[in-house]
Amino acid sequence: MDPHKRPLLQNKSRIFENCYIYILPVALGKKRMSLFQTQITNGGGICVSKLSATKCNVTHIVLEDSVVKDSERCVRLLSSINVDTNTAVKIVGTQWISKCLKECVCLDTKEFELSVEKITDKVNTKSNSKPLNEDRDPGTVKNDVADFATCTVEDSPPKKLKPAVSEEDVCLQSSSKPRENSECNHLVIAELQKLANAFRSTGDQWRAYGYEKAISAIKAYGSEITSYEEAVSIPGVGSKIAAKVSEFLASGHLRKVDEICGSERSQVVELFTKVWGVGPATAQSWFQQGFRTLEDLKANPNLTKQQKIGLKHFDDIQDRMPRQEVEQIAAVVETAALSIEPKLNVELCGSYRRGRTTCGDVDILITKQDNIHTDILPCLLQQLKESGFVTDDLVNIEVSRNQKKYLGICRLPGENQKHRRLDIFVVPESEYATALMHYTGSALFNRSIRLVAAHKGMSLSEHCLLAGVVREGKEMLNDGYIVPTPTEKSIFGLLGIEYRPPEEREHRL
DNA sequence: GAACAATGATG
DNA sequence: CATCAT
DNA sequence: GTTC
Ligand SMILES: Cc1cn([C@H]2C[C@H](O)[C@@H](COP(=O)(O)OP(=O)(O)OP(=O)(O)O)O2)c(=O)[nH]c1=O
Ligand SMILES: [Mg+2]
Repeated sequence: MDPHKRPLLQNKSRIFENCYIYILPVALGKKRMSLFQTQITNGGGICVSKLSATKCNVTHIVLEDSVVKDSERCVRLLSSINVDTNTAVKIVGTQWISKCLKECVCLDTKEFELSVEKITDKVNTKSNSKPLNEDRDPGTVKNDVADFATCTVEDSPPKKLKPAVSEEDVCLQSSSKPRENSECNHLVIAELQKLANAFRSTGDQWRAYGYEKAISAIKAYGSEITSYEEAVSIPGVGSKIAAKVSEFLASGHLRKVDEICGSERSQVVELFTKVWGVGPATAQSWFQQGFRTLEDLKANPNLTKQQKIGLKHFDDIQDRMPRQEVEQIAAVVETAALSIEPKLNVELCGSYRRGRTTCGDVDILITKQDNIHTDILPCLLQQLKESGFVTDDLVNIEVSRNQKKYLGICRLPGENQKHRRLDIFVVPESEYATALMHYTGSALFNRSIRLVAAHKGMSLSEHCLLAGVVREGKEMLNDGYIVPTPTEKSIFGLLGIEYRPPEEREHRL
């Protein structure tokens, strides 16, 4: 072959040389997608099918033109897909490809580009506070597909019960982002959640973890998923779950759900694990021993104290409570705490602090000055029990042992009040920020931020942030050293992560 | 094929 | 130690 | 389950 014979064609076919191009499969039909892909490949470029969390050598991200115009939507989509807007990635519309092909040049005109400035601009100027979607059907005792208000906080920002130790977490009015979470996404999520629950209750924790991450990613995803391609493009959603999304899109149904969740074994085991104190091991053991219903369990002689309590309050505990009730419960605890020691700082954490419209329990963080040595928890609990507020203990509360964690059950005074789960944590001032982070969650958020820490030779717990940690697999080979963390912001900073207010910690990092 | 967070309480 | 919890 |  004489290369000189075809110089034109050569040139023409190399217009995308050195281009690593990712096409966002949103608002793009399958055929148009693959058309672009072959065009790019023929042009010497490389199509990336999935953005990797770490090494993105991607040079261009192509969006459908209508998407590029809606820069607000761009922000949502790109951020949910972990695009680092600080890198030199060119974000362009599909027109760019067309024009490049037409002119046989790899042009890089700004007219196609969505500049980073534009993005951050939009983010900052945007201040929508939309009403929260509260969509909970009271009466669903079964599959606990928890409510999910797409974290828009408008009514009650995390209210400090008492100002003291810190300040950065007081004024978190910052409007968070997307609403308009889609109808269909929710339906798929409900199905996937069934599978996640089933896997967890049989002890398949890693499979369940995979599902949870994917579910969380889809919830955080900005728009309606319409294809397999779009689904796999979401980090955390792999081929298997994307196929399930696709199947659901086509049929409104997942065969896997029938297959897995349909069996008596699965249903019973799942029911049992909903009892507080019952996990996969006991649930399955009980099933094998022939137990089938909660009634059966009451006749089971091997129930632990915790499980008896869990059984007694089974229905109430399944339920989630409105924010206002959380506030009422917290007020009771705060009053009692301050009567013991007025210098205590009492603060609501958990899903309440993240702005959720309903909460599964009440998480209260009490910070005490380092010079206070009174056993706070025993005193506090004695009071709360004498007043009849706390009705059951899920952990033994003992004097002398300087206990920090209380798990129990309480009920507000008055008629028709349900029993609610109550968690109280008492920590010294020096651990305030890490404890606040921990108990604010979410659990997935904690796990992902701790993963970041680990990869930086650090370790984050509710007690402290350690640096200089050397690991060999799981084992920590040394003790590292404690890095002072006066505020939540300082923790983010030390980990090299941009600060996120509680409302934006619903999903993983 | 390995890793997937880190810790406390119970028995 | 396994189990269950946050 | 997904990611590296
Ligand atoms: C369950 C769990 C919680 N946590 C932290 C983060 C949670 O936000 C915090 C409180 O735990 P939870 O009260 O179990 O969770 P939550 O408050 O976020 O949600 P819910 O409305 O159902 O109560 O503890 C972990 O770090 N790891 C875990 O496995
Ligand atoms: Mg909670």
